[in-house]
Amino acid sequence: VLNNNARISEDTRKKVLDAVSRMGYHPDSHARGLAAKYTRVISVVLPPLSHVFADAYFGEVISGIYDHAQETGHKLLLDVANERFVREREYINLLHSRRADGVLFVGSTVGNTYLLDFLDTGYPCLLVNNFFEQGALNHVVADYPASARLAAEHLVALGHRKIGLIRGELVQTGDCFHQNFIAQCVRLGCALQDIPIGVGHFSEASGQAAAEILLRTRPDITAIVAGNDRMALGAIQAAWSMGRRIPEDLSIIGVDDIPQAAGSRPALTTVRHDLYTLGRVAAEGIMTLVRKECTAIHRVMPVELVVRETTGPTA
Amino acid sequence: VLNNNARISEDTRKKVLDAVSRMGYHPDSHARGLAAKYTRVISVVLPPLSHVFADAYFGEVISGIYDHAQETGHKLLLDVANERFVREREYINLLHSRRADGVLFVGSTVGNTYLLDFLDTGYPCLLVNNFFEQGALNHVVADYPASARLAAEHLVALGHRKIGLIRGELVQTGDCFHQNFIAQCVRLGCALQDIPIGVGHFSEASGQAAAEILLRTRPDITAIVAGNDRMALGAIQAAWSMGRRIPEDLSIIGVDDIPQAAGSRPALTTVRHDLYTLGRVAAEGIMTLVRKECTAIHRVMPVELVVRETTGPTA
DNA sequence: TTGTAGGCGTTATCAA
DNA sequence: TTGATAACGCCTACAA
Repeated sequence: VLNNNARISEDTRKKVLDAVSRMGYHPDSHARGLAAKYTRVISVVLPPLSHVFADAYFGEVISGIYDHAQETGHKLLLDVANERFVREREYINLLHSRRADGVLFVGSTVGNTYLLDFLDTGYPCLLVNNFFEQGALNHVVADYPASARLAAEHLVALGHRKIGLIRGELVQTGDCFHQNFIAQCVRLGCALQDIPIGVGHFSEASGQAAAEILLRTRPDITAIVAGNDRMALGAIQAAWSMGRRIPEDLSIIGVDDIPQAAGSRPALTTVRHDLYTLGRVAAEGIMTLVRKECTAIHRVMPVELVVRETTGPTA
Repeated sequence: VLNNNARISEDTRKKVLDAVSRMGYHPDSHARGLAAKYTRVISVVLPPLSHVFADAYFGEVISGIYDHAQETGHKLLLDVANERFVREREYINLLHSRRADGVLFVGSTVGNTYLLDFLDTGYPCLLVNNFFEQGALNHVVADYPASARLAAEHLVALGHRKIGLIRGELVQTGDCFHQNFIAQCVRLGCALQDIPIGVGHFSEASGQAAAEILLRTRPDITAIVAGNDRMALGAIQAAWSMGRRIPEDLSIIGVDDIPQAAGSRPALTTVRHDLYTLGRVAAEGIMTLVRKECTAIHRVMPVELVVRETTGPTA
């Protein structure tokens, strides 16, 4: 009755349903899991950053994943890829022990070689905004080459020729944006040495520090591109504290549009990677992998530029 | 051997361990769960807000919960208390079907009467910053009466006598802060009608809207207290757009200290509810409840005032 | 349309 | 110190 088998008479069905609600019966998830093929659980793995759940970037992705999972009757299990997780091969044990049907690896970190373990096994796993070795593994990513191009074209069109880039450290997405951004700037006529690079680790403080160095060593730059919204906010602080007005003296734009960046003062022009949708698509993808409806997912999500307060360089 | 039973000879232990690694054996979590008493899974339930995982408030709490759970070998299952969750009594099914050993309800919403279901059952559940019916259920909360007192004393000591409060809507924590704040202001010599109230729903936009109304109808107020950091940021926008300088013309302070508020410009004086620690303590609490080592948890976490840029009213 | 038996991979118990 | 066996509660298949 409970599994909606069609061969049950309406009469017994009623009786069973009645008894169920009367006695408060609920199927035991483990007994069910033991006998069934799937567990209807997806594991979400985040990088080992301190207070990573408080990061709006990951939060947006998780919200997207959650909403899709919920709509299709799946639960989410949380994990962080810390040292123990890697050492004990938790990422594979999760699937082997059938705690989860599939794993989503959100966010990229350079050197995640353990992911190679998934190449042999047929375990369902999907990387979310996580490039790995030229796409050897299934992934869903925002279009970083496109965002780099949009950012470069926007700034160059405004007249900027000397642009600082504050990129995030040790992540492939950062590498990808970095390389593409430089290439685009050069293509659009900037000199390579006029695109100085700073490195932060995605926090406001690191963005501020990187921007201070950038503005001190290259006071001639007229714009800064920051690899995420928080580093952009840090760059704003740095610029203010060094007496540069924004956006009149210095334009700052951010990558990964998040409400925070929109609400900042000045309102940041940003490349919008719709992280919520990215999460939804990833959740959908891992489920098709689980069901073996497809075997390869290499999907690139579109990107748009949201222009708020940016101006050209001071004459 | 695998369960570290002491009565095993060193010899067989080695042999078994060897075979295990050779054949890649992993215990099936469902079979184990079926036979064992506990599942070592804790469910975390968040309120049904849009993109709730992207909210730093909940993120901080989850980070604390996660870190403690991880240290004690527990997994976290995510849930959102949406309409279906309540209608189908998922909150109780989770435990009944033994998907989780215990549930943490994070964040408060007025009218969560379904939580009453936990009064009868002996199911382990713990409310986190979630007051319910005068503490009928186990809970761990930040000390909102204390934070209201700290905020009032700080502002009154600076000379403020007319203070706007922008509180969050429909949450008991907001009620609690609201009532205590008013009482404290009156105790410290303010007139009741000089503490006008605005209501937001925790977003920057709603804080901005509430602050605009407040500043238009009561231009005589010299300070604003906002129920969270984002509404405080909104209030800053509103004040700026209406030509008030901060903190010279108008002091703004926030509740629930989060890096974002610290990094804002001007840097907000805030009441620091250490949400990460709150999460850790909650995780610890639910586990003692699960193990039946205690039956009642009514814990109040200390609070501190972090003074950044606030000044007294303009003479 | 309904009842019954066997198996899923553990843990716990009892006998050897 | 070890090996054998009965639950655990569900699903599937087959028999009634």
